[in-house]
Amino acid sequence: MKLSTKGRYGVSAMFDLALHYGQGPISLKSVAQRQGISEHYLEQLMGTLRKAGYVKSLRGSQGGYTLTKEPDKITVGEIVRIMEGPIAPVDCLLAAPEDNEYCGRAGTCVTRGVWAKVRDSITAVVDSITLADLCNEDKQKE
Amino acid sequence: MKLSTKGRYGVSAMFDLALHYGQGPISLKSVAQRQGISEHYLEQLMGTLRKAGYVKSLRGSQGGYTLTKEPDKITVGEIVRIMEGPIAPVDCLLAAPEDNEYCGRAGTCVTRGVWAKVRDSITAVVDSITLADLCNEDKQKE
DNA sequence: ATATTCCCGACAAAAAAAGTCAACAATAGT
DNA sequence: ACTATTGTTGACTTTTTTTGTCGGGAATAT
Repeated sequence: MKLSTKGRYGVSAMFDLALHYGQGPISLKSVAQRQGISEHYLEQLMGTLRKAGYVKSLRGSQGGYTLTKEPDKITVGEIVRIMEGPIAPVDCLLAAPEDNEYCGRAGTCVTRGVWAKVRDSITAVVDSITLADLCNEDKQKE
Repeated sequence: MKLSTKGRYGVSAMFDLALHYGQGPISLKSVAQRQGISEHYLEQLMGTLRKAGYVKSLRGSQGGYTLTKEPDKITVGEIVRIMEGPIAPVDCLLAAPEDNEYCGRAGTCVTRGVWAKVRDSITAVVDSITLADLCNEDKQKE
C-alpha cells in the first residue's frame, strides 16, 4: 500500500507551485531544490502534469512552470490520479464485476468488496483536500 | 496505491480457511485451487502467516492449515500488516516527526499530513472488517 | 511402509520504479 | 544577433520489488 514517488513528488511539486502562485513562472530547478527531488527526474513528472493540462510552462530565461488553475480548484486526488493512474488497491476493481476475464470468481467475490471500501475511503480523503488547503496549513505552521 | 499479491492472496487464503473453520486442517492445495493461487507461492505466504501465529499447520496425510483464532477475532487489517508490513502510503510516516534523518523538511512538512489522513482512513476500514464478516457476506450471496 | 502434506532456503524471471543523459528548442536580456 | 537560461523529448540504465520456481527434507495418517 505504498504511493510511488511519482505521486508523492507530484503532489509536493504542485504544492510548491501553489505556494508561489501568482509570482510568475517557477523554475524546475528551484522546485527540485526546495522539495529535494532530482531535477532530471522531476522533469519527467512535470511533463506528465503539463500534458494533463495542470501546469503550463514557459521556456527560456526566467521561465518555469505555473498552475493553470487556482490552488483551490486542484485536489490532491486529481494529482495522484494523473501521476499514478486510477486509485484502486487491487486491479480487479478496474474491471466491471460482470467481466469474467479478470477474475473468474468475479461477482461473488467477497474480498473484492473489502478493497472497494478501502478505495472509497482513500478517494474520500484525497478528493477533499485542495492545494489551497495545504497552503493554509503551511501558513499556520510558521 | 496498489496492494501486492501478498496482501491480496493472504486475505483470500485466510478467508478460505475461515469458511472451513471447524472442519479440521485444510490443505494448501485445496486453498490454492479454490482461490486461484500458485501452490508453491502460497506456501511462502502461509509460512509468513504461521510464523506470525495466525495459522497452525499439521503435516502429513490429511494435514493442512487451521486458523489459530476464531474468524471474528481476526481482522483484514491484521492480515495485511503481516503480509505487507505497516500500512503507510509513504515511508516518512514510519519515522517520528522529530527524526530528521528521514525527511529534512520533517515536522513542518504539510504533505505528510495528507498521507497520514489517507493512512488513517485505510486502517479504519481494514481494522473494522473481520473474517467472520466476510463469511457472513458470502452466505448471503448464495 | 507409503502416500501425503507441510517446511525451508536458495534461486530466478519479470515487472515496476527511479533516475540519468544528451541533444534540441524557445525565450529574455544585452 | 548572441548568450545564458530554461523547458522538451525520448531513449537508456540502474535498482528494487514482486512474483514466483525448485528441490530436497521432515512429519504424519493410514
